[in-house]
Order: sequence, then C-alpha cells, then structure tokens
Amino acid sequence: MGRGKIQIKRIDNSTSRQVTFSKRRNGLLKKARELSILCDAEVGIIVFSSTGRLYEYCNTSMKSVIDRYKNTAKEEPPGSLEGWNEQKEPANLRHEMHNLQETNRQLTGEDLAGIDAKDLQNLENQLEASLKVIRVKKVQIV
Amino acid sequence: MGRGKIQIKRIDNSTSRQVTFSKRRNGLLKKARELSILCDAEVGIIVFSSTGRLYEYCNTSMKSVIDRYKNTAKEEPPGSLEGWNEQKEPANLRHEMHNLQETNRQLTGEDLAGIDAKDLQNLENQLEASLKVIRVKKVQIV
DNA sequence: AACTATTTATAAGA
DNA sequence: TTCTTATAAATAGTT
Repeated sequence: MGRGKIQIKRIDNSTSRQVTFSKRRNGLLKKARELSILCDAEVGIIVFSSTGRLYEYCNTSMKSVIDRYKNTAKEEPPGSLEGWNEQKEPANLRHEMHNLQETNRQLTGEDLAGIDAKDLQNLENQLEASLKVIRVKKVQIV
Repeated sequence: MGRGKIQIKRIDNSTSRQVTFSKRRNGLLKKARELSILCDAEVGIIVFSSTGRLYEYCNTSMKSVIDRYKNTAKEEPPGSLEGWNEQKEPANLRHEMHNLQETNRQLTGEDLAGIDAKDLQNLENQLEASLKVIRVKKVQIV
C-alpha cells in the first residue's frame, strides 16, 4: 500500500527496514486495538524488533493472556505439553546477537565493509546526533 | 475501509460481530506475518474470540516469544516483577545480548541513564573516533 | 516528520 | 458463507 508494490521478503537496507518497522508496527498495534474493541476479543501482541527492543499491546493484561494461552493451547496437542518448563533457546538468539554486533561495529566504525554511501551518511548523522546528546549530558553532570 | 466508515466500538449485532472478527483476525495475522518477514522481527499474537476460541500467530515459536517477553519485560518496570515468579533465565547468551543492547543505546545516545562522567568522556572519544573513520571511508567512496 | 500516489483491507451488499 | 465492489485506511517512496 504505497507508491509501489513490494515483495514480502526481508528488507536489506537497514535504514528502510527500520522505517518500515516503525510504520507497520504502529499499524499492527492499531489493528489489534480495533479488533479487540469491535469484536470484544482478548488480544495480546508481542513484537521484538531486530535490534531486540520489545513492543507490546494487550487490551487486558499480558500475563492473563499468556496464562489463558497456556491453559487453552495445551489442550490441543494431546502429546506435547513439554517445553513449557524447560527451554530450548533456538538459533534465533544467535541471529539476533549477530544483528546487534553488526550494528555495534558500524557505530564504532570497526566494520564498515559493504556499507553504501547512503547508509554511511545516515551513520555519520547518527553519530553526530549522539555526540550532541552526550555533550548536553556532560554539561548537566558538570 | 469499506462501503462506509465505522466507529471503533463494540459491534452489537452478534452476527456481524462474528463476520467482522473473522475478516479482521485474518487481516491482523497477515500483517503480523508481513512485519516479521519484512523487518526481521519476532512476532507473537494471541487472540481469544468472544466465544473463547483461540487463534494465534508466531513466526518463531510462541514459547520462545513468551520466554523472551518475560525476560525482557521484567527489566523495564522497576517495581512490579510479581506474577512472573517462575523462571529467571540464567543463560549467558541473554546476558550478552543485554550488554550489546545497552552498549548500542549508549552509542546512539538513546539511554545514558546512570552513566558516570568518566564513561561519558570515553563515550565521546569513541564517537569522535568513529566519525573520523567514517569520514575517511566517505572520501574513499566519493 | 510530512506528504501523496497507490496498494490493501474491509463494510456493506449480493 | 463466500464473492464482489465501493470506499476507507495503510503505507512505499519521496521530499
């Protein structure tokens, strides 16, 4: 829904991935809120961005939704109710870590391999903005 | 989005509430799937209809999302960690991730809470060094 | 952060 | 319930 049609696949450019994330996350949460109100449903949404930040929505309380989920979901699969007591941390976390490390290395200028001109400019802007914030903070402290 | 505009409030007629629920639930889950793919995010959605039926979507596993949620959500609210008494996740990976995120937020100036004067100075030096590297790289590209 | 041209979602109707 | 379609809403690309 925009100037052009897009394919649903991972957005490579990290800047536009962030922008799209922000827009669509808001859209998703809004839809969730509407659904819960219009249809009198209990809705819980948990989203972790690729930078590891948590966003959530729930019209009741997340704890109550999760508890209810565990009770209800367990009924379906007759065999496997295992897994709710141990944990198996999937390769997902590693992927996540990798993302964070990459972002980190770019912020420190350690690894700029494969970065394009536009992202480089964004990075410079970002760092300048960071410096500004930090200098303000310095003044506050001193 | 339809033949007419509607107010976001509970739909009284139970038939049309069901119909709307069905349509919007599908829409919501689709959006969630797209967000997770496009933006490389981890997304979990739990919906209970007004008749108590469970619908869910998750691009990874609901268990992993819920575990991660418990770990992450707990950090934010300084006071209330009640209700999540079950598991406390001793995993090293999580700890490491947390560090990376914190470093990241400091580098972007997003979160400088609790930083002391010395670290602040280090941070400023680091950012200046980063900028230097980045500007050299810019010249190379242009 | 705003702004639109377009694409998508969907309310109402069949 | 499923399909259709007019219209509202979301959003991709742009500034």
